[in-house]
Formats: sequence, structure tokens, C-alpha cells
Amino acid sequence: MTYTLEQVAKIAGVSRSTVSRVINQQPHVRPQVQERVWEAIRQVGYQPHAAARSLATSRTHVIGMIIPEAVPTLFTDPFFPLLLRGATEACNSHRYQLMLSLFIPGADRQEIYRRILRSGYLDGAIVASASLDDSLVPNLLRDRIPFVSVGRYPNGRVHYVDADNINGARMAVEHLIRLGHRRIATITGPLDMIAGQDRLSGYRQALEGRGIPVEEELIVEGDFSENGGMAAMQRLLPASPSAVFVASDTMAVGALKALRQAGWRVPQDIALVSFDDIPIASAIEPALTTVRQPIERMGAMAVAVLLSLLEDSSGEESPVQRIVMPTELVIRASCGSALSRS
Amino acid sequence: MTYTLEQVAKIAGVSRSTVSRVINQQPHVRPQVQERVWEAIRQVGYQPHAAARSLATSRTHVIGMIIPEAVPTLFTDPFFPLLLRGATEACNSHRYQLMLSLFIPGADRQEIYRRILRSGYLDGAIVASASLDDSLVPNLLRDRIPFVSVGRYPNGRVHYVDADNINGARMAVEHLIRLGHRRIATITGPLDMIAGQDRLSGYRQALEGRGIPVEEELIVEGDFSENGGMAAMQRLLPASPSAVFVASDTMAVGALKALRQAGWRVPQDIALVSFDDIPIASAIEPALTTVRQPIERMGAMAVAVLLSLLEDSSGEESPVQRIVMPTELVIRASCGSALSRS
DNA sequence: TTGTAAGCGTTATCAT
DNA sequence: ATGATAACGCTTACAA
Repeated sequence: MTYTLEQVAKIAGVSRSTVSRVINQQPHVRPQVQERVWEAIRQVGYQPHAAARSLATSRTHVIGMIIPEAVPTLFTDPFFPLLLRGATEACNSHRYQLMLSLFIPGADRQEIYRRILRSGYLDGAIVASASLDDSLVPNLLRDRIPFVSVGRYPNGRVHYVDADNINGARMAVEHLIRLGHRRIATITGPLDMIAGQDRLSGYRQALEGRGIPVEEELIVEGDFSENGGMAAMQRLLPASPSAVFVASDTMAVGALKALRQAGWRVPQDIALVSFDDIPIASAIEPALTTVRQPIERMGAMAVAVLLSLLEDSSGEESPVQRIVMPTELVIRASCGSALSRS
Repeated sequence: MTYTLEQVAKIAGVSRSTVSRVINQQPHVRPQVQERVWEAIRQVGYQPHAAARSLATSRTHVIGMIIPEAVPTLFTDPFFPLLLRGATEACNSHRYQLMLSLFIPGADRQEIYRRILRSGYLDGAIVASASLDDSLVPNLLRDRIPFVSVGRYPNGRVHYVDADNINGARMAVEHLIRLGHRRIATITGPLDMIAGQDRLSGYRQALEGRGIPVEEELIVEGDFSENGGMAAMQRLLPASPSAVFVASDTMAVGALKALRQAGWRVPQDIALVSFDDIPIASAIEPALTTVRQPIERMGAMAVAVLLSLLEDSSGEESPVQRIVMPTELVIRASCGSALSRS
């Protein structure tokens, strides 16, 4: 049996409105009456009906996590799961719910967009790693749907949360320089993704900061996949770098395979530093020196930013929140040490 | 601007009900009128309001994915992400939405349970790997909330989808026997989880089927974690098995570390077969021979079963659906080959 | 075939 | 401080 406000009211001997007031913690209800009402609620295990509430308030307390699904590795890589976990827990503790939506390339995106974003299901959305040429973000802006992007979005008034990819990459490369390397190559991410671009920028900055010329033949574009990393490494071998900054751990796994096939030892013959610090980074041999990003915290932060937008009911456009979270270098075996190289 | 049925009706020059009929594809609307209505809908980009609809129909078209979060590795292991992906895509193609809920141990589960499961947010739920001593499943049964468990649930009238853990494990061990091994140990999963129990049963069945005595000293309980696998392997070494069936890839990674430390080579000194076939299984050296389960398809299947329960509006209890999906053995390097052993 | 009107379970605006 | 009552936007008998 599922009870309604009306029935609870009857039991408590008050009107519907009074019960509503009690539940929503509004003032102007005598403590005595409050007690009676709570008692009735407890007695029947009353739970407000979400749809009715949302129809009356036009708030659902649900936010969406939208995955444009440009990235194929989205679910095998732990990035997205961790992001999701952070976001879900944050939602939970704010009494919000998280709805998950994949925008599958094949499907009718128009239809999905409308069904999900324009049907009042959601109070707002978190968009994970939207690519720049995706119509999703422009559409959200046009429809004035509150949203936060995970991953930097340089154009327009887009609130976002991102890891400090530039400085992370810079730290990684500077570490290699510190170890004595000068001929440092990089396997980049896809350069139509901001994260790919930023990690490449960090690489450049590190070299330029130390007066080491950037050689284009030492820069090879990858796609964040293991196979891509392997292929990129193979293309890189003829240039014989002494170290490589690989823009993701997954690609580093591929690079490692290519190196092994070619008979190069890591780190003795070539040093590797990568990015992400996913579990495989410490499980593999040699363990990867890599840049860690606070993925779970980013998910929670995205929720926090979104909720701040939702609370702020002043019709005003709130100032754009662009949040960049720090990354850290985790030193393991794949880069060798200063000692072993000298 | 967001339009309502009323306004669309006005534009099309018909009544609210007619527009509703057209949208819901009900019969008895003149084709001519239908056309006018669709035109009006298109013109203003009308999208029905989900909450209003659900208030009127008491169906939300949202299903929940509930994670009891007993398993700590739930988000770093790709199992859950893949399950989620399969479920989400299936939802998408059936025009359902997926809501994600973590039942964090710390939080007030009572409160969360009520807020999520008894507020009419959901039409039904998928419960991922509930442990037997969790109150979630009993509560769902009590409240008559339609749900499907991912992972076998032997008690009561519980619909479930599971991988064929027993036969998968049996195949793995039989493969080792075929390769000539007789002294085969196993590192089990947690034995309070059905999956852990089932994989152990498969191990036993394989040995018994070939008349090989099961020795208790060759059975060590793990916890599906890498460290657990490492510890278990260390405890197993004194018994010097010639092969080990490890109940998960993640534990196999730990076991591999323990073996390396002890100076054992895989597969020359000891053969390994594990379970899951997550990406790390093929990335690691040696690549793991392992049992693959169709995780993504299981997610999709769970949705299919749940939707079948929801469609079936006959007040009758529908027959319990217990679906076991096939597993397959993926042969790689960690078990060695018949040739190399002979 | 189409329209009218009564819900669905809340919140919110008025009176009182 | 409390109670009527009108929304909220839709579906669904029932009437026409």
C-alpha cells in the first residue's frame, strides 16, 4: 500500500497543506501538530511521490550524466567509472539522483536529446568529455539547460571541471629532463580533443622552458588506445628518442609492447612516462611512472558546480566557473632513476 | 519557451485529448487530423513533460541500477562499467532511462532505499551482485518492486541473469587437466559470494569428473583483489601445485607477482588460468588464459528481463526468469601448451 | 472520430 | 497557524 498526503493528513487530523508544510520543513506549524504529523508519516511509512512533486515544483532533483561516447575506451578505461562514482556519491549525499545517458553515434541523437534534455526529466546535466565539434554543448547553451562540462571547453560561457593536463604533462617531461634526457619524444592523444592538445602543450612548455628545441619528428599522434600507442611507438623508433612522454597509460601499454618486440628495454634503453595512473600502470612490468589526476574528485566537483547553478535561482547568468584540479607525478620504474642512468 | 499539450492543441485546432492520442499512437484519429497535429508538434518542438505523464500513468520509463557496493573493486574492475554500458544501451533503445544508485555502506540505507525505491522514481530496478546477507533483495520482494538481479540468487522468487560460472570454471580446470596437470590448486573468490562459490564448484566438478582427488590444501580463499591474490598465492606455494585456477584476472595479477618474487616462471614452472578476461589479462606478461563472460550482454539481458516484467501487467506473478549466459575459455600464454610441457 | 472533464499527488496562494 | 483551492501537464473514461 502506498499512501498519499491526503491519507496521512486524515490520520494526523490535519489538512493536506499542513502535512506538506511539515515535510518541507516550513515554519508556522505548531510543534505539537508537527509531532502528530511526523507520527502519522512514520506509522504508514509515507514517501512523497516524486513525479507529483516535480510537477508542482518543476524541479526533479535528478541530474543527468551525458556521455557523447566519442571515446571508444570510455568504459574499459577506469576514467569514466571513477568519474561516475565520484558524481554518484556526491549526488547521493545531496539527495539528488543521477541519470545516465549514452549518446550512441548510431542512434537518432535529435530524438534522444529532446527526450532526455527537454522533457523535464532533469534539472541539469554533466557532460563528460564532449568533443569540440559535437553539437551537444551548443544545443545545451541554446536551450539554456544548466550543465557542467568535465573537460575544458574553451568556447563560450561553459562551466567546466578539468584536470590540470598542461601542468601534469609539463611535470612529467621536466622529470625526464631532470633525469638527463634531451631527446624526448611524445605520443599525443587525439589532437581534436582538448585533453590531447593540453598534454601536448605541457610537453612543449617543458622543453621550451629548458631551452630544448621541439622537434616535430619526435611528436606522433595517438588515439588514447593501446593499439594506437603501439603503432605510434613503432613510428617513433627510427627517430631513436631516449625517452617518451606517452599521453595515456593505455597507450603506454601498447608502446611497451612495441618496444619489447623491437628489443628495447625499459627503462634501460628508453624511459617512459605516461598519464592517468589507472590500475594497470602499477600492475604492469615495468610499473609506469605516470601523472595522476583526481578523477573521482572531479566527478564530485562537477556535481557541486552544477548544484550551485541550480540553487542560484536568480535569473541572472552566474559567472562562469572554470575549475582546474591539480595533477601529481607518481614515480615508478618506467622512467629509470637518475642514478641508474648516470 | 516550453509548450504544453494545450497550446499544441490550440495551434492544431483540436482538443488536448486528440493531441494526446496522436502522440501515443492511439487509433481513432483521422489521418488528416493526425497530420495537422504532427505539424503543430514539429512547429513548436513540443516535448511531453515526463513528470506530468508519469503522474497520470504511474509509469516513469526509468529503471534503476542499484549497486549495493559490497565489492570494493566495483569501479576499477571493468565488470561494472561494462554491465552498465550494456544496460544503458538497452535502455536507450527501448526508450527507457537508467538511473544509477550506489548504496554506500556508510549512508542511511533505510532513507536511501525509501527515497529511491518508494518514491515512484523508478518502474523497476536492476540489482548488481547483491550479497546474500544484504537486506536489499528481501526488501524489494516485500515491497513488490519489479527487479532483476545480476548474479545468481538462489533463494526465493528472484529473476536473475548470471554468467555460467560453474561451467566456465570447469572448462578452465579441464583445460589444465588436458595439458597434463594433476596437482591443480585454486584461489577462490570470497566464498560468501555466489560467484565465488560457483567457480569453486566448477573446479571441484572438473577434478571429480576426471577422477582426480580434491585436496583441501590446494584450495585457498581470496577476495577478488590483487593483494588478496598475491597473499593467497604465497600461502599456496609450499603445496607446490603445478597449476592454479585463479577465480579472477585481478587476483591472477597478484598471484603473478607473488610467483615472480618467489622465482617461479609462468608457465614453465607453474601454469595459471583465471576468470573474467578484462583488458589487463591480455596486456600483462604472460598474457592470461582466462574465462570470458559476456558482461555487456548480461547488462542488456537484465534490462530485457526487467522490461518483460514491466510490460506484463497481468497482476499475476510471472514465472521466475533465471538466465545463465555462456562463458568461453580464451587460451593465451599463462597456461603453457601441451607441447611445451611434454 | 472528437471533445469534455475528472483525476494523478503534490505545492503554493489565498483566506481565515 | 491552518485550511480551501487552484494550479502543474498529462491520460483516460465517458459523452457526444
